Amino acid sequence: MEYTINRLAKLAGVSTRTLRYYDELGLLCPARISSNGYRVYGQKEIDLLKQILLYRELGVPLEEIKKILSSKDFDEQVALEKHLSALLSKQRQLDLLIANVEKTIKELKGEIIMNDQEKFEGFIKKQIDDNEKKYGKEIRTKYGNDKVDRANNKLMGMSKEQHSELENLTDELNETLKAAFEQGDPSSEMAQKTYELHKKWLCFYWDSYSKEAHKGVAQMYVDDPRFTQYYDKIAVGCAAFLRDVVFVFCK
Amino acid sequence: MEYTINRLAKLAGVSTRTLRYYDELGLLCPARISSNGYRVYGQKEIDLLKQILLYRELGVPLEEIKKILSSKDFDEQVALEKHLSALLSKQRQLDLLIANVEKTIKELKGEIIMNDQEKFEGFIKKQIDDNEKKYGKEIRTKYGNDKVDRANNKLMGMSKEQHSELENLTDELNETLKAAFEQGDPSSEMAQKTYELHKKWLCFYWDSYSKEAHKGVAQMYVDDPRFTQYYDKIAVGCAAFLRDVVFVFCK
DNA sequence: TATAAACCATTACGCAACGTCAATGTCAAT
DNA sequence: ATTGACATTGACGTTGCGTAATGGTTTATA
Repeated sequence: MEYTINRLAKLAGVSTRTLRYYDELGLLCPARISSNGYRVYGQKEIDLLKQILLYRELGVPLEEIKKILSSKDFDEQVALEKHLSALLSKQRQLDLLIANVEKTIKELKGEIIMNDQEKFEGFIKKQIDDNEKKYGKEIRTKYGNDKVDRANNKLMGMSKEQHSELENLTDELNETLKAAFEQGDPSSEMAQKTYELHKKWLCFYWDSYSKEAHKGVAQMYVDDPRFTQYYDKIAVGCAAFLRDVVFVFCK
Repeated sequence: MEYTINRLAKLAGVSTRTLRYYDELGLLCPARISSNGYRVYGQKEIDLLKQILLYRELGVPLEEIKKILSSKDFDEQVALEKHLSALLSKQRQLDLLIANVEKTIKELKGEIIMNDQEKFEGFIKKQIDDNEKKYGKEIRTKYGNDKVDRANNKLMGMSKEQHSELENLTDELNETLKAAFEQGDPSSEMAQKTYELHKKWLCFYWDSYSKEAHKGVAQMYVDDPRFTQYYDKIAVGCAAFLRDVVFVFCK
């Protein structure tokens, strides 16, 4: 089957300008030029266009698509499987965004409150993708799957009052931690208060508390750069200090 | 909580350039400018940015986002529900694309064969993108620009009750149309009821009604495959029947 | 206290991927 | 023979930023 530029455009759902542009780039040239100067596309071009559009959909620049497709060691099947996983990832991302919008509607109705970070969950592609791929797995395997899930659920269904209480608690914890850290002794009174606040804070997220899990989390603060960064914002070394505190009182 | 430009950027997963650009456009201006000339963003700006990013995600141009958000009769909840349905539609689209890739892999393995049309299923964003971009424009030129704009605004700013009223009306219209169509006579009593419901329905979208415009729209149902498809879902030939009905009673 | 590192500002040029004329040629059908 | 749909090639315009370049401010460290 041969196609004129318009027919191909309609078939593929792109504009004729796009096809001419792709021709200009050398990305998708017609099979032949008819005697009247018209572009004529054949079967091969259809398949090629399809591949191009797939890459385009995934945000790959046209120049790069050109390189990829003209590369000698291009394996279509491998590429397709990559596409598939990329699309699945996109799907998860979209799920997050949808969840976000649903949450936002709830917030508008006054049923819940979202914190600033939550508000942008689902928008940030890289971070979440990375988070899930890089850290998500680690956390889930290392610290137990259901705990993380339940934490999420608990946050989801939190009431306004609970939410502001949590915020206050967070502030108090951070202040106390800072003060204790400045004193420098992980077994001081201030450190004990920090420990208790941290425990209380954790129980906001957890359904069941255990000292073992508490220690695990504290260790995580040091092991996982994401958490280290968070606590070290208060003061450098704070993450390690908090772990020490927890290990002192968790026995 | 106040944010500097960098912090907000990190929170939202955008670049500082983007935030400055949005400021320049007047789309998202900082809450205040600090004495040293730095931009300072507050809570309100965070929520606004979120809304902006949602619209952006759905492919709405920034200028239009600005108009929408600054519009007086902007109803956030209605907008969010629209977003939700748009995202769900996007999700379905993505499902199609994924199915396409899976099929393509099978084709490569020689398990099946795809025809040319199938090859592009899932690429063509008939539902959202085309709606807004391709036909949106056509409608604008063909049936008057401001009418469509006002229709959008009207939909945007519709209250809950109005919205559900519209839904009920839509259902009633479809049912009546179906019944009239089954009788087969475009000048029957049932047809007249259909006509009146359709007029009422149109007036939900229009500020001013004219028989000419009504006829134009009815003709469009036949001319424009998108609408034809919609009405022919009720029963094949329904679009043409509705046009006939309108032409009978619009005189 | 000096100095580097980090963060802020504005201005301005650049670019990808087309959209959109404009001017013109070709084909199919009335 | 003309009309209308469809084709061609320029060439300029647009959106949404990226990316310097240049210079002031704040914070951390030596």
